[in-house]
This record gives sequence, C-alpha cells and structure tokens, in this order.
Amino acid sequence: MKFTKATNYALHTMLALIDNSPVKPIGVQQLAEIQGVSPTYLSKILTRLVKAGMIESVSGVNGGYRLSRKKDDITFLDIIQAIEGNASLFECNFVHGEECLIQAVMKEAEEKMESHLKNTKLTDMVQKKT
Amino acid sequence: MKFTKATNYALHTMLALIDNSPVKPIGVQQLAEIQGVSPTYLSKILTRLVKAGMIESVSGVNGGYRLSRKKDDITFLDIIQAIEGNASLFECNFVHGEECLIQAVMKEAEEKMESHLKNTKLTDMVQKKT
DNA sequence: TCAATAAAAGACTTATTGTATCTATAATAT
DNA sequence: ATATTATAGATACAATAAGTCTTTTATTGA
Ligand code: SF4
Ligand code: SF4
Repeated sequence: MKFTKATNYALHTMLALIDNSPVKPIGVQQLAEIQGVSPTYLSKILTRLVKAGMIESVSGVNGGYRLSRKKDDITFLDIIQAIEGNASLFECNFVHGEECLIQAVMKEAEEKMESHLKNTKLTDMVQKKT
Repeated sequence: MKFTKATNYALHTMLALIDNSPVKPIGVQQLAEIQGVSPTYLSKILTRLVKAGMIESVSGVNGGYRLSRKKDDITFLDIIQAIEGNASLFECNFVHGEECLIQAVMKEAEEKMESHLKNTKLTDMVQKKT
C-alpha cells in the first residue's frame, strides 16, 4: 500500500507553483523538467488538479498553470485526494450491519491520518523554509 | 490507495481465531468457507501470519491454525504489516537532504494512522461484542 | 507401518492498476 | 496566419493484486 508517483509529482508541482507568481503562469514543460518527468504525463496530473479547482490553466502562448485559490486554503489532503481519489482505505464486501467494529477501527485510523494532512497547508512549508 | 483484500481476509481470520479455542486448531478449509474465499489462497495469507509469529500451524489430521501469542498482544498494525509489508506510504526518489518538509509531513501523517492501529488490539473488539 | 489429512511451497494464470507515450484538437498571443 | 500551449483520447507497457493448480512435506489415527 503506497501513494502513487502521481501524488508525488502533484505535491512537488504545487510547491513550485506556490513559489511562483500568482499572475504569470508556468508551462508544463518547465514544471516537468524540474522533476525529470515527461511533460505529457505531468500534464494529465495537472489536469486533475485543475478539475479539483486548486489550480487554473491558461492555453496558448505564454500559457501554463497558476494557483487559483488562495495559497493558504490548499492542504496536503486536497492535493492527495485530487490524485488518489477519495475512496476509503479499507472497504469490506459484505457489510454486516451498521456498527461493524473492524470497519470502525480502520476508518478511525484513516481519519487520524487525514486529519493531519488536512491541517497541514502547503504554505506551512514555504514559511518554514524562509 | 487502498489496503489489499488479503489484509481484509487476514483481519477476519484473526478475529475468527480469537473467538476459537486456543488449543484446538481450525482448518483453513473452514476459515475459507466463512469468508467465501478459496482455501489455497487463504492458505498463502495465513502462512504470512505464521511467519510473522502471531499464529501457529499444526499439520496433519485435525490440524489447522491457532493463535500463538497471547491474544492481547496482537494489534491491528501487526496484522496489517504482516500482509502489506512495512514500506513507507510515501517515498521520494531524489532525497534532498535530511529535513525535507514534504517527507516530514507525510511520515507524520502515516504515523498518526499507525499509532492508532498499534493501540487497538483485536481483543478490544471481542470485549465490546459481549 | 500406512493411509488419510492438512499445511507449505512453487509455478502459473488472469485481472487490475500504475506509468507513460503519442497523436489530434482546441485555445490564444503575436 | 502561425507558433505556442493546454486538453482529450487512444494506446502500450510494467507492476502488482488476486487467484488457481500441483507437488511436497509433516502429522496423526487406525
Ligand atoms: S465484519 Fe465488518 S468488516 Fe467484516 S465483512 Fe462484516 S461489516 Fe465488513
Ligand atoms: S523535496 Fe523532499 S520529497 Fe521532494 S524529492 Fe526532495 S527530498 Fe524528496
């Protein structure tokens, strides 16, 4: 059980976008080069972030990507879920009634993780850097 | 990102074993039937639990599986890691120095989840049931 | 001792998902 | 108009998950 590489790329790209001007977009070309990944592949990942509403794209010459929301609104969880989806970590096939204990424990555990990811914003990192 | 079905089977099997007598083992046949999974496949999963030291197997007539440790020592995390391995949820390819912040956040999040799974024992569930 | 029983191990198949490329299309600045 | 850049879709390949089948090894009961 691991996060996919796509999530890795997404996180790093978002970090790069936060450092960048909120006005002038960066092209996928450049973003891909930094991470050593193919532009077309990264493009797909970025499209998902666009659909999740956290970045916006500009077509045509001098186009590219830039943040859409306020930086501080973007949490780790947002990014991860945009890529990984929001299916539950543990799901059983035969649901044995409402208060299944196995499920309860697993879901609680997942929520612990998610709550940490939700409370950490990308800007927290940038601030620490400076 | 999801836990595999194997983990699901392992959890349910362990729960069944806890309910059972600690002396007389249950055969994989029976355990598989309960969960609607093929005995050979479940057998593989159980072998991993044996190697992790939390159950023991008895060959031959009237053989099967039973708990090896004291019930109360077995945590959810033990079972999950026996099946899923203990690789980190997030790993980056190019390690940029010791105090990488992305990694730090992700690892902390994972630890939050694991700590919950480590502090919950399977017996907690049985007790609640009664 | 011997046959029945049951787990362990390994080779193998199939399905699903992750990772990536290529091509064609739509939008935009100059 | 043309060069530039994102978007969408088809496709290819690899890795992992999920499961089957067969053989081997260990144990018990008759
Ligand atoms: S016991 Fe809980 S986790 Fe297991 S199958 Fe039933 S509802 Fe699902
Ligand atoms: S910034 Fe951190 S997570 Fe990203 S590649 Fe460097 S070490 Fe890894």
